[in-house]
Amino acid sequence: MSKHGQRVLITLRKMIANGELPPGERVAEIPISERLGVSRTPVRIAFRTLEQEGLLRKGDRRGYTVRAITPTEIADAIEVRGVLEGLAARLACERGVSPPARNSLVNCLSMGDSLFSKGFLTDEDMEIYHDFNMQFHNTIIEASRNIAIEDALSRNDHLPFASVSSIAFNRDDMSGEYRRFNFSHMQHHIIFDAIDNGQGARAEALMREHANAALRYTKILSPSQNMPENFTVIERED
Amino acid sequence: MSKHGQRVLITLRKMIANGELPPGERVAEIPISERLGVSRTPVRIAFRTLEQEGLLRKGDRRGYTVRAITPTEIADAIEVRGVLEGLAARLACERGVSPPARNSLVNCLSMGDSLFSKGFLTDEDMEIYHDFNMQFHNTIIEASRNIAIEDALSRNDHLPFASVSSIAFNRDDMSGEYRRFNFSHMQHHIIFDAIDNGQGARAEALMREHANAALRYTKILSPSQNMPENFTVIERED
DNA sequence: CGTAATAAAATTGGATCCAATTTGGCAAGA
DNA sequence: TCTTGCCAAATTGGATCCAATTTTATTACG
Repeated sequence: MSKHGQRVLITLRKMIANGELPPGERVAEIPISERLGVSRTPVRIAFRTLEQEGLLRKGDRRGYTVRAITPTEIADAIEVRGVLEGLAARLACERGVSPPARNSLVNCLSMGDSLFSKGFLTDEDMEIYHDFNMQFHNTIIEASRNIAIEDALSRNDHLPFASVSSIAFNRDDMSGEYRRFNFSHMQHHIIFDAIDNGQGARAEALMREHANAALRYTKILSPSQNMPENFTVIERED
Repeated sequence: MSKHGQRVLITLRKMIANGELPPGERVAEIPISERLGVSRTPVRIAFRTLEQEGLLRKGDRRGYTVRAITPTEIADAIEVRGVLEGLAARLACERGVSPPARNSLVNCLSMGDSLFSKGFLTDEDMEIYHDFNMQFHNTIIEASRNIAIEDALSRNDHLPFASVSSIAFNRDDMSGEYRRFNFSHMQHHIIFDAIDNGQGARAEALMREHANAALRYTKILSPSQNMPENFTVIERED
């Protein structure tokens, strides 16, 4: 896709995610195209893509509406992510992890270890942790050598807070967040341990449980809006 | 989407599925639009959708190529379907199946019973079985009340032979096919039994195993081409 | 005063036009 | 003969135009 059309798509994703286009809102091609300063064509393309991604829903007769993303839906998507990544972990284990992939995982773990050894986390630490968290998960998904898992996940990942590419944390409770992310990191350790010791079923179960780490936040974060002031969100784009 | 554009999309899906557009083939907008007798616009839209569905792959610089769908990829997709439907079965069990949904499942089972009680299967029986098979699976997916499962599956379902909406059988070995589908039907029975008795983990494991019933055919059926003459394929469109 | 019908405005999908980028071929020089 | 550079053709994305369909508003009649 061209740089132009890509920008429209990303902009619309963000406008939906941050509530600028409220859930249930009818979106028409002409107002959006004027608002973004482009013609209707790239907007039309983007609407189809966003429909495929589940962020827009097309009406019975005409027009699209912004899909209302409830905490329940995010929880659903996280549950799906759990079983998919669980499958990835088991397959990676059963099929064997290549040395480079194993190195990548070990690197993620040791980087995390040094991060948490300080006993506290700064904002920059959160960014670093987030990057290694993504790398850990993506490495396992690639190591599964099952492209369908990646495909299925890429769909889910467009729902805000449902993917590993976005995390949120509470600035006002950094010691609590330290414990939360440290726990998550320890889960990475035992998942790796299971994979590295050929315990596929254990790896699968642990990875499923690990997905629930994100679940707690669906209760706190009303989706797409009302983000509490003291929360910080880190996002990465593909 | 309009009736016109929908037709282009379905036509292209079929052309890919039956090998009319061979794997690896570069597809350009102009030749396709001329071939289908439409302008480039609906073709462009369809290309994006097909890319989302994983049937086309866009080149580095320009153009799309037909994605080579190997037996491995189909097997991968079936494995993903297994865990997703397994999750659906467990959730349906844990959250409880509504009386209408339960009736639908019971109906599928009894219709299958009467079908197999004859001791053999005709071609028309296959069609009937196929419809009730789809109904059984879809009912469980709906009963899970997890929309993300449906979303993730709808993605997979576009790969030929990866979804429950397409089955293939060998006309030259109808007694063997009778046993195969009867076994599949018996699996439905025990999956229902597990769900109906609150055995979520059992239901999940059984549903996963059940997905493998389709797996055998990925070894026989070279994808998208070389369909043996004695095989019949039944497809249903959404 | 309410309802129905008709007309007008809006919205969407398809076709065509235009610009930008890439690819491929041909020629010229080393 | 091989390589390099330039020009032409092809392809794609965006913009605009047109037709079809739907929604809405206004008017007329019961």
